[in-house]
This record gives sequence, C-alpha cells and structure tokens, in this order.
Amino acid sequence: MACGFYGSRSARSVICPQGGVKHRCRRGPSSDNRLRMTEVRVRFAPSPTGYLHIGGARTALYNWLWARKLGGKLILRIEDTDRERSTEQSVRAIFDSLTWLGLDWDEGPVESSAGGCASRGKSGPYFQTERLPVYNDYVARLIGKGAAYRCYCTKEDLDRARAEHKQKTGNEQGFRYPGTCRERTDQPDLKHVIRLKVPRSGATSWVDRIKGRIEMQNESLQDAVLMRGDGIPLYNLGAAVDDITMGITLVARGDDHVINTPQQILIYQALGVPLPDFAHLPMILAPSGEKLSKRHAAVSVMDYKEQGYLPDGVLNYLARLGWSHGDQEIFTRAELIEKFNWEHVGETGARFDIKKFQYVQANQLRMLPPETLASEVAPFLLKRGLTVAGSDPQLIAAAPLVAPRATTFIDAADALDYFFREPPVFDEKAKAKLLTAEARVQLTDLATVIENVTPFAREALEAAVKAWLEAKGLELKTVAQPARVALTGRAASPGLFEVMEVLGRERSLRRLRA
RNA sequence: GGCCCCAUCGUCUAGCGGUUAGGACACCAGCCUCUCACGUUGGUAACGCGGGUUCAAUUCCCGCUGGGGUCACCA
Repeated sequence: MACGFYGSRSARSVICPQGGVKHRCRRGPSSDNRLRMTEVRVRFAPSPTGYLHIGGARTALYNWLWARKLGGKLILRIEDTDRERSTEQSVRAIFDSLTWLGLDWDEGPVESSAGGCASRGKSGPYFQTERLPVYNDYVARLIGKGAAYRCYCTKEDLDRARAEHKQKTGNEQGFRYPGTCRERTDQPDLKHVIRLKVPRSGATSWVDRIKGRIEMQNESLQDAVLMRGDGIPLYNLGAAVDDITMGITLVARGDDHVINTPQQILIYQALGVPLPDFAHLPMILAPSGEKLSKRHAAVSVMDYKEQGYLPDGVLNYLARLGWSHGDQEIFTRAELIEKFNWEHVGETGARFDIKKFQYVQANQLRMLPPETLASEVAPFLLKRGLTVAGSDPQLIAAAPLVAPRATTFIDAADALDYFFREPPVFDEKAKAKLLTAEARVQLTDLATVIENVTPFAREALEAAVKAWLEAKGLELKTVAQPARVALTGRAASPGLFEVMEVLGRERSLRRLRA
C-alpha cells in the first residue's frame, strides 16, 4: 500500500477513544420509514493511530449490519488529521482487521492489486488529509453565515488564561475559551484558528437512536476550534463536513462522541442542511469496570486472529455485547444482519468477558463444516511444524473429532497434533503411569485383535474389541487408557475407536506395538 | 468541579404497570461415559436507596447514592 503520506514512523499503541455517556430517555420514534425512502448511508471513521481494537470493531460491525440489513452503503473514511499520530501502518491495520472480520465497505480507500492505494466510491477522497479544499470551502461558508470566526489567540494566550482559571478556581478542568476574538471585526492576515460561534442562548438537542432525547444548553458549549492554524481541520469540522458531503444518513459511533454532537449539529444548522440520525454506542469496559485497555485483555482485532479465533466468533460476541435478540446467544452472520436493530442496543457500558467470548467462539468453531475447519486449522498446524494440506482427507476426518474439544484453532491444532506427528509426543507422566510392562503386553494383544478388522472403522473396531474384552472378562476402561496413551501420547483424546479409524490400520498397529 | 449519560443475578442481558423476575457465561452437584470434552438435569445468585403517581411498581416521575464519559490547535 502506498497511501503513504505519513512517513514511516511506526504506530504507537494508542487506545482509540470509545468512551461512554449514557442517558435514560425514552427512545424517539423510529425513523425507519424515512430511511426506507432514501438510501441508507452509514460510515465507519477510524483514526489511524494504532491497531483496530475491538471497540472500534464493534462500531464497524453495527454500522455494517445496518447497511447490509437495509441494503444501504457503508463508507470507510480515514480520519487522519492528527498528523503526529497517524501512520500508514495503522491504515493497513484497519484494512487488514476489517477484511479479516469480513466487514466489507462499499465506498472508501482500498488496497489496489498493484499494492498502491485506490479509492472506491464517488464521494471521495476518503482520507481527510486529502480533503483539505473541501474544509476550506465549508469554513468560508460558515464564516459567511456568521457561524464561525477567526481566532487570533495564541497557544500562549490560552495557556495563560488556563493558568488563571486554575488559580482562581483551584480546578484544572472547566476552562472555557473566553470568546476574546468572537466579535473581532478586523481580520489581519496573521496566523489564526477557526472557531465555531456557538449561540449564547438556546439549546441543541437530538433524539439519539440508542439513548433517546439528549439536550444541551448552548451556553454550556465551547467555541470549539474547527481548524488549526495550519489549515488542518479538527475532529468536529472534519466529521460534520464529511458526513454532509458524503451523504451520511445515520452517524453511529462511540458514546464518547455524545459531547461533540451538539457542535456538529450547530454546523449542520448553520449550513442549512438536514441532520442525520445519531446512534451513540456505549463503550466496552474492562472486567473491573474501567475503560478497556490492553492491560486487561487482547484488544487488537488481529490479536484474536493470531490466537485462532474465528471472525464469526469475534463478531458474534461483539454483537451480543451490548445488543440482544431475546434469549438467542449464537448467531450466524446472516441472522445478525436479519435481526440487528438499534432499539435493542443497550444503554449501559458492557464489560468484556473473555469466558463468554470463548463460549461463543467455541460454538462458532463447532458450526464449521469439517472441510472448512480443516483448511482453516492447517496454518496453525504449520506453526507447530506440521505440514498438512487443508484438503488432506485425514485432516478432514479428524477435524470433527476435535471440534467439540476446542475453543480456538490453536486448541484444535494442538488436539490434532498426534494425528500428524510420527511418533506422537508423549506425555511422560501419563506414559510412566499407564504404559507399564503389563499394559504393553495387553496392548500387543489388542493390536492382534484389531489387526484384521474390516472395515477399519469405529463401529467394527468397537464390536471386535468389546467381544475380546468380554471373552477375557475385562472392562474397556482397563485397556482404554493405556491404549489411548500408546495411540495419542496423551491421557485425554477423542474416543479410542474414532482415533483408530482416523489413524488407520497401519499406524494404529504400529503405535500399539511400539 | 461544570456539562452529559447510565443503573435487573459476579458478568452479558430479557422485561416495555399485575411474571414463581426469564435466558446465557461463570460456579456447584448429578447424569452420560474408554479419558477429555460436548451434551443433558438441577442448584446458588439480581430489580442500589428514598420519596411520589397508581388499585398495583423492576417497569412511570423526582431526589439521593453509585458508576461512566467529556471538558485540547486528539479523535
């Protein structure tokens, strides 16, 4: 990818904000009717300042589900206006993560086959730093309407004012721009930022698709900086202008943006353009209740890929974390698309629970057809030094045996190991305990018993072995464990006869006689 | 601290005035069984507090408490 206007500095590990604010108003009337009239256009607008974390992935998922459910469009927009922190590597991480999850976008930047960066869709470009003329245009309009103004205050001026505020109130927080340049009439050609001219009275409100009606008094709002001194837009300007020019009909984003929404609405209103719907998703919390960070769990989407999770497992868990559909816990992708709605998105921050995640993931793993499980687990086998083709019939035969015993592909690969390693790795403890001289004699007999069983399949094997045991007055459990260790090297495995069947006659005999 | 948001088992949640407050994860016990899982049966476990409104509040309103978010020329 050569979307490279970031230089090659490496990504810092920055946690994308996905904070939370909640409310308890009744939901507004659904605007499904209106949405049905016009094309639904939603967007996922990450900033490329680190890996894509699961909170961001959940936001992307909900947007994607909504677009797919209603036949709308999902736009991917890269909010790279923080030049300090944005990296090309992070852009790639966003692409890779979304692609792995299978969350495809209809418009936005795409990696071209040549390895460069192309653009798909007609409302691009989709990198904010490539849209500077658009922001200049809108700033001029806002100033023309009296909704924004040039502010010549320097950083030092503001720092001084902040210090005074702190001295006076004893509080570092709560400083607000005093409005020094608000009514300034001379417009010298000096370095300046652009600020939003927030009305001094009145209130700004909207009916959030998740949180219901939210209202804020304008006097509690700041004259936020819209554009830096260097002409690069800040979040509120970039988001509002892009959502307008890209025709976004529903803005669904993290709950930490509730506070920015009034300012953005003010921009829409000043411009006289229709408002989109807003949906603010509660944040994902750590088990302790604080903001989830990498101290608590793997938070990068790609970490889960490496740990052998399934995209559908991740998506299923993320969907259920904060959204529900009655008592259903396990969903296919198609069901998610069919059943998702904003009405059943919860208003409370949800704690990340790895156990529940694993449960959901394990269920998704078990739903895979043997062929798919085989081809997906093959790379994880390779990581253990076992070169097995994903299409290997023996692998496909073994896959269903380990599926109910595994949560991730890593578990599955581990459980598959002895089918493909010759000789198997022995659990020394189990070997010492169970493969006694006495047991070995018995295993030799067992080998003889199964030697000519035809077909060499589980039912026939079980019948033959049981008949032999009965004749000798023995119970299966007396030979099962030694046999298991001889065949698999372990004290725990799938059923003995299934294992023998997959191993085949030759190898089963060899291992029993070893 | 200001502003904003939230509040049902430990966790994720169902509930949208009258329910034995349901499900799932986790946990405990039993069953199944060649081991380990899967599966299955049962169990422990919740409406934060105080006022209203109402014949009736988990549910509606207010306050309190608690938790969270946000107060940048970050997003």
